[in-house]
Amino acid sequence: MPVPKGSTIDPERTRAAILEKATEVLYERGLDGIGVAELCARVGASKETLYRHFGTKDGLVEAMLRERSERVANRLAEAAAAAGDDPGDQLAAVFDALQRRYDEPAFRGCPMLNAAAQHHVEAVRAIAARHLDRYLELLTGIAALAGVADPPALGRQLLMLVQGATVVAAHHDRAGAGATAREAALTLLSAAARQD
Amino acid sequence: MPVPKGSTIDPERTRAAILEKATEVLYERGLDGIGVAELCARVGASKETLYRHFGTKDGLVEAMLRERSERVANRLAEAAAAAGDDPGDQLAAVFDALQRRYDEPAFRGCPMLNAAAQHHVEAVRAIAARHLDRYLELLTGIAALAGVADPPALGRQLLMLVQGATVVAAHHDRAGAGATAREAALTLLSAAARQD
DNA sequence: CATAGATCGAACCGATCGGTACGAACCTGA
DNA sequence: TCAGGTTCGTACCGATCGGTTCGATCTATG
Repeated sequence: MPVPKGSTIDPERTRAAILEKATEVLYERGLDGIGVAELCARVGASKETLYRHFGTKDGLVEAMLRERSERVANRLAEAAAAAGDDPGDQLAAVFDALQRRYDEPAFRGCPMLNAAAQHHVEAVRAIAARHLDRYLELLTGIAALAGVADPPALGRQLLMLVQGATVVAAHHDRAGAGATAREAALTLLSAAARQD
Repeated sequence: MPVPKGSTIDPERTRAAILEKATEVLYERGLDGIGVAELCARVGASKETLYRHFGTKDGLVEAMLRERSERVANRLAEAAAAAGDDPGDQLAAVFDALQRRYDEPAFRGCPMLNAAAQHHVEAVRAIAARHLDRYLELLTGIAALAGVADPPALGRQLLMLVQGATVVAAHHDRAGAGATAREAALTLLSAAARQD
């Protein structure tokens, strides 16, 4: 067995641990707000270890954004699925799940979009675009489930509500942002359903 | 006359010129994406001049964000006012004005929110919050003009659509983002008006 | 023409940046 | 016990960072 699983020295485990801790720290401080030296100290790894696993600081950033995008999108999709078959209930569940994220004290907006807003590296911007794709797919699916005339159009409107709620929660007032967006989303859903 | 107006050497004019050029460059490259030395070269001013007018790089950043927030918000308010007395027309004009911004090749999202997303300085975050306040005030005013039951509630929903449209235009697909958001906004407006 | 202020260009500062190198300590599988 | 890989801690590298200083140059005013 080339890779000792569960042992003290396990590259995969080390990599995952770095990724997890770096996710917190980079989100809290901003991608350019902390240097590699301090980052290593906070993560509990040496520079050599970090650079062997991720190559460059950008490599670490991209790896953590990819993993985070997947986790966040999956959590949202699961919340929708757990709400049952009614599209209105699914939509409400999505915005309630979002509000739970807004309520976390460390919430500072979407990590992927924050990164794309500052980091002009193409790979980072692609991760953010892909992240919005995942959201759009989920919301368009709910629109289709509701049987509206133009599911992609409603999905895109709902995507804007999701992103707008996140922006407002991050930079203006987080209290009730999810509820406000949820009401708007349900209004758009019933208006689209009424036109069939 | 202590200040030579219109002359070659005019501190106020120098300051304004630095601010205008720095606005472009900092938006294009990102606040941390360019150093003061290169920034001065692009701006066409010496370091000493820049530091005398703005004290620090952060000082320059804050000054240009304040000025830009005011200009953008005023442009939007003027677009709404020029659309006449009908709240629906005003709302449509707002989103059409937004789409015009999205169509600019250099468009990269809201400068104030981008700055707040990366720069953890409290002053920058305050400028972004104030910027959202201006938007909210405009949109709540339109909602009140429409005579809906709860103008602040509708205003907040519309604010989310504005911000969501900007995010989607910047990071996903700018074509038609304004139109999509405009349709959603008009739907929310008529739904709120119908409940009176 | 002389003075005062504005600007320039370049040198310079200490600090920090991302990234590399290396010896020592440490597992783990053979 | 030995060999190979992983990790650590630290020293180190050149480059760049934000910011300061200073002499030279220019302009407007008196």
